[in-house]
Amino acid sequence: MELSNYSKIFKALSNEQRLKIFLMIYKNCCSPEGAVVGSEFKLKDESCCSVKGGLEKAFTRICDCMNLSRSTISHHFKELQNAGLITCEREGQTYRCKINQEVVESIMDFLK
Amino acid sequence: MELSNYSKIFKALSNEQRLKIFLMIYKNCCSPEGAVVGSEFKLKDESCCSVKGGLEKAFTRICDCMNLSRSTISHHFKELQNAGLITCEREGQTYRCKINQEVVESIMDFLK
DNA sequence: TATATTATTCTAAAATCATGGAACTATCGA
DNA sequence: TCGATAGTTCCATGATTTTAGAATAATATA
Repeated sequence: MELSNYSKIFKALSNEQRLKIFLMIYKNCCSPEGAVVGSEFKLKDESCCSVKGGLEKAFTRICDCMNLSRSTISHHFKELQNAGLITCEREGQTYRCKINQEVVESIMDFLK
Repeated sequence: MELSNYSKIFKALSNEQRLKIFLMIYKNCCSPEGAVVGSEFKLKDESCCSVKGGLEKAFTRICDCMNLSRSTISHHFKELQNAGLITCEREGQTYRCKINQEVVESIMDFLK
C-alpha cells in the first residue's frame, strides 16, 4: 500500500467527530460525550447503540447523539468510506455499516 | 486517554509529508519518493539516513530529501511533538529525535 | 570575534476542511 | 397515493492547515 493511502486513513480518523462515528461502528456503540475510550467502551445512552452488523436509522441516532446536521454526518461517513475503513450499504431505511478489518489491521502492521 | 488525544495523534500522521518525516525517525531512514512502506523500509538515498538515536543535521538532510523549506519541516516536527509521538532535543548541531513508543502502542491498543 | 550554518518564530497567502441549509431522491406506512 | 422520514448532493462560509520567506536566535568554526 502506498504512503498516501496510510495518510488518507489517518486523515479520516483525525477529526474527533468522525473518529467518534468510526468508534460507534467499530465498537458498535456511541457515547454522547465521546468520553474515555478503551477496549471497554462506556455508554452514556444505550438507546443509540445498534446490534452487531448494522446501524438501523443510523443518521437519526447519530444526530441525536452528536450535535451535527444530517448533511455533516453524511459527509463524515463518506470520508470514512473513501479511506476504506468502512463499507456502507443502504437497505431501505436500514443502513448497514461494516468495518473493513483488513484496513484497520494494515494500520497496525504499518505501526509495528 | 481522551478521544481528542487520539484524534490529535491521527491528525499528526494525516499529512503525507509529516508521515514521511515520522517514518524517517521511526524506521530511522528516509525515502525521497516516500514510496512503498513496510516493516522493511527500502531506501533510495542512504546518505540522508541517520544512525539509531539521533538525526545529525536533520533538517538539512530532510530538506534535501523532501521538497520542503526548513520552516515547514520545523512546523511538522513541532506537530509530531505536540501529538506526543516524538521527543526532540537539540544538542548543538545534533538534533536528537526519539519515538515515544508508548504513544505508538496506545494507538495500536486503541484500534484493537 | 566574525562569519557561516542550523533551527525557530512571525507573518501572510493559498489550499483544504468542517459544517449546515436547501433542494433532491428514495423509502416507509397510513 | 400522499405525507413523513431517511439519507445525499449542491453550495456557501468560516476555520484550519500547509507552506514559505524574512527576521531572529543559537551554535560551530575559521
